[in-house]
Amino acid sequence: MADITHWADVVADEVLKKGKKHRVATGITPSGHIHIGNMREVVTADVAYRALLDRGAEAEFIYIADTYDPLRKVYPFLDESYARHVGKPLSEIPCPCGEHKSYSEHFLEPFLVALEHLGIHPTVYRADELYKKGLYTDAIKTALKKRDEIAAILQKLSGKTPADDWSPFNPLCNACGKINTTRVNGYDLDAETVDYTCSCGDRGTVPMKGGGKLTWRVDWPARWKALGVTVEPYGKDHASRGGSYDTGQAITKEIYGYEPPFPIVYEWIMLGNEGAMSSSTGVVVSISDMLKVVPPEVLRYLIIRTKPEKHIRFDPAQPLLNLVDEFERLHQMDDPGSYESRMIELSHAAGLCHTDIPFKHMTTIYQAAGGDFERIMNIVERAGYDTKNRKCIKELADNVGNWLDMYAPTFAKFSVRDELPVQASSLSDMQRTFLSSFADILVDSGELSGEDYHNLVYSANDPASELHARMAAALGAKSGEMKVEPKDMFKAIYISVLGQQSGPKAGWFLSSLEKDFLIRRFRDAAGYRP
RNA sequence: GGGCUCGUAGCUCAGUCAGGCAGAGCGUCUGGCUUUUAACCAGACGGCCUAGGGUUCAAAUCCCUACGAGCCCGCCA
Repeated sequence: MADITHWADVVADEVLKKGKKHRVATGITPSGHIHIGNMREVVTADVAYRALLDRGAEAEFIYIADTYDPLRKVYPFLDESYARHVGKPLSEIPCPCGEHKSYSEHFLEPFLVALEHLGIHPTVYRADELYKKGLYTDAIKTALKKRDEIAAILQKLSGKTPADDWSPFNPLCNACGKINTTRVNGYDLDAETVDYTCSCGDRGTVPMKGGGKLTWRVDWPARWKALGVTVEPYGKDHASRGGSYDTGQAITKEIYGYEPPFPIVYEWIMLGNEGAMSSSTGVVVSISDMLKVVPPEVLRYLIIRTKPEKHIRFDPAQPLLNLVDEFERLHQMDDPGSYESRMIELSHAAGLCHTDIPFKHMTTIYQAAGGDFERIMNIVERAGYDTKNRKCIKELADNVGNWLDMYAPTFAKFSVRDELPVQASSLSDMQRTFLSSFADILVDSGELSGEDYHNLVYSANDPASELHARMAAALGAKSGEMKVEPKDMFKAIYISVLGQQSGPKAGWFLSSLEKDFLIRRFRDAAGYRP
């Protein structure tokens, strides 16, 4: 297809038909670690926002943290002491680590930091502050007045009949601090107060300002109007018929007289083959973990390359390498106006830090250097890469190191063994002879480059070479008649250094190791007969 | 039971809105790079577009049905 329009631009075009001024909103409840799945919502919104700006729209981007939602249960990552906080708004619960202002800030703060890294800069609102400031007061009054109409909408669209004592407003109990245990008994529109009884036995009166919260199905449409939201992505959990977008759409039109925002429904992110990512099942990769491992652009790219309504299969092990590879390749293409370059634009995050070293290559450099940064720099320099941007190389090396620690499959890992690997006992006579002759030559030679090592290994099969001659002499064979398989020689090297049959490109790999070490190791291996 | 979304090469996905020759990357294979296993370059292989029906001069694309996957319908992001 010659002309592919990125989905974000399609969305922008669609949205622009409705007007030039837009406010893109997104909201996540900080009830637990905010993971890659949640990130899809924010990145989706950000990309739509950027596309709107690029098309000349007057656009804003806001993020509402639902800090006023009650804690639903004691999550697996919480200790039992949190049982008494179940039902209280997240903003009113103590922080699990004691270092943040509240429970919600504990989870929100790292998320906001991650947003910065991802180049996402929304205006951040906290729901508890909005309620306490009175932003929702009008909406609360309307909702209380039109309680029956709202109940009828919910009944009609979702098929569920709200209980007789149902109210769109959930008061916050003065005594126990819970928000989901109270019942509304009455209200005073002039005084802006609501009367309640609580299952804890308390009864009293709370202000509409900060004394409670609209139930979710009403809170959402009320927020659209109060904040002027015109575009909002949301997970498919809200998207089914009778779901909260459906009822919200009706409530905002019929109760609040406001047009619902343009919907962008997005699918879940599946983790490897463990299923959908979700905090409650514990199938979670947190954003900060991911940022330890890959640059933010790659994370954005992961989300941007797939249309929102398709699910994304995400696997932080081997497939992550392919993703990075693909991104790096894309990055090198320079074809302005193409679909590919549009994706690069949309992947753009905060302060670009670029090196020309591929992630994949760094995984071998890193391991050859045993993770030591000075040695990494030496290898990088010898390999001919640009070493001016030391900080970026350090970032890349850190990412790679974390990836190797956290996610790398075993076949991608190797380590230079401190002791001669026992596998050396399986070496053939030919291989042993090769290793010892190879070591002898190393003793007499100066510094060898990667290519020198490479050629030296192959020279074993060249009758005119010194290596070949030495091997023939040692084996008592005639020079021209000895047949040497380079493949087996490579194996001998890998076995004696790594204890495995294969490894990274032999030439530069050997050149990244100390020559004295190689001589010693090859001689040990050649003579190893347990 | 009702609903939403998805199903395209071995894998990950574009292309479906607006019908017009079936696409990309990865993997695999072959060749090249002075002889490389996990660098690089070139090429090839690879498809009943989940299945069946319908509309059309023409369908991966639109309509209906079935199957498969995931999720929602419990006021629970």
